[in-house]
Amino acid sequence: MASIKDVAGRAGVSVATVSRVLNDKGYVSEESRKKVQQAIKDLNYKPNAVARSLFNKQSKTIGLMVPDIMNPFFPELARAVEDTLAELGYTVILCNSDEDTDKEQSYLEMMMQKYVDGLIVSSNTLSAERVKEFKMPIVSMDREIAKGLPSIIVENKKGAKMAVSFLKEKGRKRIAHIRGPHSVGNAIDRCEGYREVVGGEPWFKESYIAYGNYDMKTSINATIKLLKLHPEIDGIFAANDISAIGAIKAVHKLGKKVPEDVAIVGFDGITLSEATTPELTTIAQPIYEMGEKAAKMLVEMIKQQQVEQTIYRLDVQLIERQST
Amino acid sequence: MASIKDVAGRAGVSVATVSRVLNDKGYVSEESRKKVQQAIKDLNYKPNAVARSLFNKQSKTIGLMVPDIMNPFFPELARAVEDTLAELGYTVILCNSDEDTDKEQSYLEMMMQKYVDGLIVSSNTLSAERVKEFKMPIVSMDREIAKGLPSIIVENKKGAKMAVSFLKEKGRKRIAHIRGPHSVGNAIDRCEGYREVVGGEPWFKESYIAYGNYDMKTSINATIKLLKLHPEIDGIFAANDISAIGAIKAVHKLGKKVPEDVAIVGFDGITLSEATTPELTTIAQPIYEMGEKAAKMLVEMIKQQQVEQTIYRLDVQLIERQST
DNA sequence: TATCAATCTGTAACCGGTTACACAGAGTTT
DNA sequence: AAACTCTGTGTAACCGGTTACAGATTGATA
Repeated sequence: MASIKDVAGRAGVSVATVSRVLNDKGYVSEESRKKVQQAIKDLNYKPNAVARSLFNKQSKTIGLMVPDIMNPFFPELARAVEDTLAELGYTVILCNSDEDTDKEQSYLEMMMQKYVDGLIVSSNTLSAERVKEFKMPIVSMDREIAKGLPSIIVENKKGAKMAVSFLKEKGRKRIAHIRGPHSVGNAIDRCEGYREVVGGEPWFKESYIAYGNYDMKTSINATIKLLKLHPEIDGIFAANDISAIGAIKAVHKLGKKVPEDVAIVGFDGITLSEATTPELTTIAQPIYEMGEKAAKMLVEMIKQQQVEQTIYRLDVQLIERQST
Repeated sequence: MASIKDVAGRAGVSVATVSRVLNDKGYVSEESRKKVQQAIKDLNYKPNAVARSLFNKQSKTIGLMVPDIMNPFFPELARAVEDTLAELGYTVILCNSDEDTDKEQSYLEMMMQKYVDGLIVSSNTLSAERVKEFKMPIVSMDREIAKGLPSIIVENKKGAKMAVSFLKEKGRKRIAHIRGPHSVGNAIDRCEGYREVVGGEPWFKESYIAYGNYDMKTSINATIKLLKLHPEIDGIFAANDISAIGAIKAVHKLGKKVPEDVAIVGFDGITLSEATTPELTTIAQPIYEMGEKAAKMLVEMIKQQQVEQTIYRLDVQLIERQST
């Protein structure tokens, strides 16, 4: 690979002049510029990004830390982030944290060592303290890790209320909820939304709420328990789409029909929700938009521009399909 | 951030000695080592990866280039690659090429500029020529881009034959095929496998083969056409799971039942295939294993170790579920 | 005792860029 | 004609590591 010295030699100028041409900075005569550009072309010269990074203390690389890229919510997010950042000249490093504090920590250290310019993170375990130690710009997805930390979140409670109200409008009289883990913020918000709509109904009991783990297996079990305990249930609001799909399977397994016997609404709007039979009614998050927004916001922060807003609370949308 | 000079100063030795301790290279007295280690601890020193990269001409980073991380085949692959490489001390850069030659090229250039150590790539458009210009180690997934280029592929033809034979065993008399795009290697192989099993049957016609684009929409259309033209079809082998799911939807739409009227087999074994109703019978690729193998092989190549085998042809497995 | 190998350490060059600074020449102003 | 500004350029320091090389010390061997 040709270096800047080779270019300088061939063009008959100093490395400083070449650098000035490369960065379009400082004075360069038209004549020198031409010679340098020709030399660059001749040698097919590409500046060494590592050397640049060392001096500039920034790498044009950002980290994207998600719990697990296999969770169907994240590929779309990753795609949005990568698209947007590639456009802006940045590269994306992918990290799967499994919400494991040790893994998170070692990824953070690696990123600091590599002069990563910023971080987009989705985590329920990362502490405000850790985030502060990490000096560079961070945008948090789906959770406000610390007060004032730029975050992209969605209207979880509002979405949950929409889902449950919709089931009521459809004439459902006994609506249960499959919620997510205790420790996950959006699970709490969505459960609250559910409660606000039906918590005051005369038929409501705590046992209409079952815990799942945002995955199919636990959701199937939770649904089966729920339906055995309360055969009168005719509507289920599952706190995410995977759980909702589990719920569909469980309902089928018990010989009932969706949506005739039990109507089901999910949350997230992942692509998967279109692939099931019946297709899933869901509260769709604008996933791509969230990733895009996060990426743009992060780059603004990196460039030290004022970020007018630190929290974006994006709206959700009910998509009616066959499961209701 | 503390630098190696700070550590040297605090420990009362030269930077060379610190470097020797860090890399466990050359002679260092026990006393110096202790002092250095203490200083490192005191200052919470972490060596600067960029400076190291500049000298070593390698970055402990590899690129993972896939057509689109939103395609459900790739998250699992990405996860496997990332897991394996993180274990080995490498970081993964994610690239979505969309099989666009220009994008591919600019990603390749970026990677060379960043001293990426190697590349794992899945592409049907990348040419052998381009790969050669790219000096560093490459492992290709799912396609042998050039003779001798290390590749991880699966038994596509064999899998296709398994799928179609299985449908025959289940008593299906008229088996159609939804194939993938012309330009995609595995689509060709899988179609060939289909042909080898039923191409000689008296009922077989070319019109039993329909083109899809490995996505749901084109597959739905292809299936509808197929069934209108040949209402006698009672089995479909779709060349990937997404197409198979599209086929299921199309069959339902025409008022027929899966598997009673039409049995369907997919190919890939993505997680999605478990989430549908009915759950999909499919030829599962060992996706995680493929990613793991690719990552391990790449690291061997990076370390200049002899790679005993340049092509791994992994086996596939029939998973019987409800769609047959 | 002279020679030699093994151990230990520091100086300085190097990786490939960026940029502060010094300097030179041309054109303007006073 | 002196002083000043504007333009153009090169030298060398710097970013933070690694390592070749030289020199010093120690103990063993001839």
